[in-house]
Amino acid sequence: MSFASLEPGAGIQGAGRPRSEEVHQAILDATLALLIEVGFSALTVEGVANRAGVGKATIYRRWSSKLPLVIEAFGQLPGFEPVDSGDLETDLKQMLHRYVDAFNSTPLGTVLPSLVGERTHNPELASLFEPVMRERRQPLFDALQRAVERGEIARDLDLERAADLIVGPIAVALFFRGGKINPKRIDPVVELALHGLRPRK
Amino acid sequence: MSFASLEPGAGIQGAGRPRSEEVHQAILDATLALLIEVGFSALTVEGVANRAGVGKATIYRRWSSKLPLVIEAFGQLPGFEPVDSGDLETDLKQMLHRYVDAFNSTPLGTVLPSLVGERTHNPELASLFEPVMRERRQPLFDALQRAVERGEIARDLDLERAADLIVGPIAVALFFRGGKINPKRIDPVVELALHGLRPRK
Amino acid sequence: MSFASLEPGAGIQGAGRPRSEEVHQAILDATLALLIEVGFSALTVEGVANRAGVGKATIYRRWSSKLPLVIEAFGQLPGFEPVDSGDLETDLKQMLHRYVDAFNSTPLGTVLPSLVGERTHNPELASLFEPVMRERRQPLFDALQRAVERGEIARDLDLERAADLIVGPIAVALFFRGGKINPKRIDPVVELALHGLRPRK
Amino acid sequence: MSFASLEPGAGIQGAGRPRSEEVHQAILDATLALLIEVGFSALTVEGVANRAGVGKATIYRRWSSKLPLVIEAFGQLPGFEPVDSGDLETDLKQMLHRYVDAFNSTPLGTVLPSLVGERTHNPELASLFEPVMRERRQPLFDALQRAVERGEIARDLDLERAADLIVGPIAVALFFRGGKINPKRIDPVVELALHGLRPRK
DNA sequence: TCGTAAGCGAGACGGTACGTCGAGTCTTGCT
DNA sequence: AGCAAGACTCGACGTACCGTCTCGCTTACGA
Repeated sequence: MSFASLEPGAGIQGAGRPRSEEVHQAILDATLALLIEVGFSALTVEGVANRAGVGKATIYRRWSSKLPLVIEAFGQLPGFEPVDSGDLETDLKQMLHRYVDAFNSTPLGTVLPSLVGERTHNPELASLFEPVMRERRQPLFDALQRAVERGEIARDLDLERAADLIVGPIAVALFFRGGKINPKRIDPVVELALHGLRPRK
Repeated sequence: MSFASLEPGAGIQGAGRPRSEEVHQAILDATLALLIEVGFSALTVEGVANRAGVGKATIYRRWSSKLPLVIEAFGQLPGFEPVDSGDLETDLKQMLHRYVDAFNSTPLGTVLPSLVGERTHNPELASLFEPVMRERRQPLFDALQRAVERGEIARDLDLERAADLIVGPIAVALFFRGGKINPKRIDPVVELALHGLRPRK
Repeated sequence: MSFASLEPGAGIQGAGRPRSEEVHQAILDATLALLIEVGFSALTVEGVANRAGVGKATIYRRWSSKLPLVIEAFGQLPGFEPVDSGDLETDLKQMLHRYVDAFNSTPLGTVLPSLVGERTHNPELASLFEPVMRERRQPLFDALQRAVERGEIARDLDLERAADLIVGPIAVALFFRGGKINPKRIDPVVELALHGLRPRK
Repeated sequence: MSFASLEPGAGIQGAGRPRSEEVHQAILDATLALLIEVGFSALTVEGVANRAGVGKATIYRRWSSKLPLVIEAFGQLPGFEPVDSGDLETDLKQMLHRYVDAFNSTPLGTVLPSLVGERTHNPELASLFEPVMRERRQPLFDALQRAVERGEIARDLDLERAADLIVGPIAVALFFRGGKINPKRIDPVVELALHGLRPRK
């Protein structure tokens, strides 16, 4: 896995002492802990090294800078978890509830905007980040795909756009407002997305 | 204007040399230029001072740190511009088109995610940022309010939620994908938001 | 003086805050103190900065590396002090006694070999070091010159060689033996240099 | 030989693979080569290991640190070679000529000051270094001893002091001046040491 | 009109973190 | 055991900015 590591050929055991897996995990744990405590921009590699009881060189041997490090630490946090109840509205509501719970109980809501903010000016980060984000959204696409097959939503719908419509309000709340998301607002958001703003005849 | 300045009472001219307005603007210009070139996290006050041909103290005399400085520079960029055609769908499409044009032709799309990313861990930034963001969204609310009055959309609708639904896809595209937004995708997004995902009977 | 400083034009007061003379001296003092305590090779710029209560940048602003810094600190230690009694043997014995006292009571005997050892591989150091050493030996030459004029020693003598003969044993003791020099050995050394090894008829 | 090695009892062959003699020599060769190229203070054990194609542990298994390693490498360089012509002046001139040739054609002149400079602050180095230096000077003492027995020089002369007088000018040239020694200056130096500075009657 | 208080560019100041390098130790698999 | 390779902790390197602080000017006001 370790998508952000600098290992030339993962799994191939070359000469010399192999990299310690405990150390790897200790660094990621320390990174997450510090992200929660001080946030991304106040996070220092030196601080991570101290917290993990590790030399700075050991961190730089694995990650070229604090960004890929934080991304890999971030990758340990939960994304969308698949739900398949046979009904789109139920699927969406349950998935969003779980996701929002994760946002409110982990540093996810804190870390994600930081990474997103850097992405614009850091092509390296962007290319590391993209597959992670895609993987996280996949269960949402799957649920929409199943709904198309069941005839619940229009056949010719662009699923990308549809997914944007559903997670959009969460993104807005996350990025433009407090960060914390009120779970009570999820159901109306899903209903709105499914039914549209116009009054039903 | 200069909401973030340290001036005790603007307009009250005490003894001594008054602050130069050219210098003030030169600093903001340099800040915007550097935000475009290197992004928020690589922006240094030292760099701004050099670019503006100004001493560092002159900057700190006006802004307590680089954050309020950047926010004020950001405040010079355009937000939503009011459109009132008498029809919600037209209003929304025109406003979004103009806004997206601004995103694609100014550093807005570059600067906004950077600021948003810092906001989470910086309460000072958050409180400075919030009124700026609110002001920017206001024309969108106004358009929705007029639509409610015209009976175009449901009376009992939470307008905050409705606005989120409309700008949500833009936010997703901005933060989770490339940054650049394809203007062709605006109309479908508005239509989707107004009609919902479900197939019309 | 400050022969090793990086100042472009000494004495010319350019723009900006001038460099603090107290800081300059505090750094030199700390350097000398640490040279005595830990020696040259264990001396770190970081340690000097801490001891002097100064930032590292303040040191590097004045000296390009620890070598010129140490040389300037070393320059504050005493060299030969002129003695003119009218008799060469008396002059030499008194000057050497004072010099050896300085060696045994200051870090001179500790610092000098360190600098000399680096000199070989560091042309920059060599060129900084040479005038300092020349200045230190000058009183010795002067005494020999006066002795030539008084007819005490041969007219055609190469004074460089003569000076080498006199300080040579000190150098040997310093570099090849313990570093500390026994003052009792000075008088015989001077007599030997003046009279030679061969038995007088 | 290898006076500085950590071997408990040389020649006693314990269990396991014996230490490779080629490796030992390759390390010493690499050390000398690097001493010449970059000097003592820029010499790194890592560099020696790379140059010798050897693991760092292999070096530390034999030498406790880079100091004894460098001293043993230094020990491979030539010292005074005995000359016995029956005449002191001839002996001294020939021995000094050969020694100075060695200085000018081997890294001796480069390495010796480096080691001497470290010696002051490194007691371990000092105790390793002392017997090596003593051994090198021995032929000089022997020549002086023979001259005493032949009545060429005074019976009550302190030979240590006499030796210092002879090699002193070389030490001065080596440590205080360029490092390179002009062979033409040797004969006058010897004559000066033997006859003294005072004009002969 | 002239002093004086503040603004100004410049850049030194004490700090903190950067990313690199080497020291000396430890851990692999191979010989 | 020895050995090459290379990861490990630790600590210093020299650099870059931070936000603060003098400097010697300049600029407009108010006495």
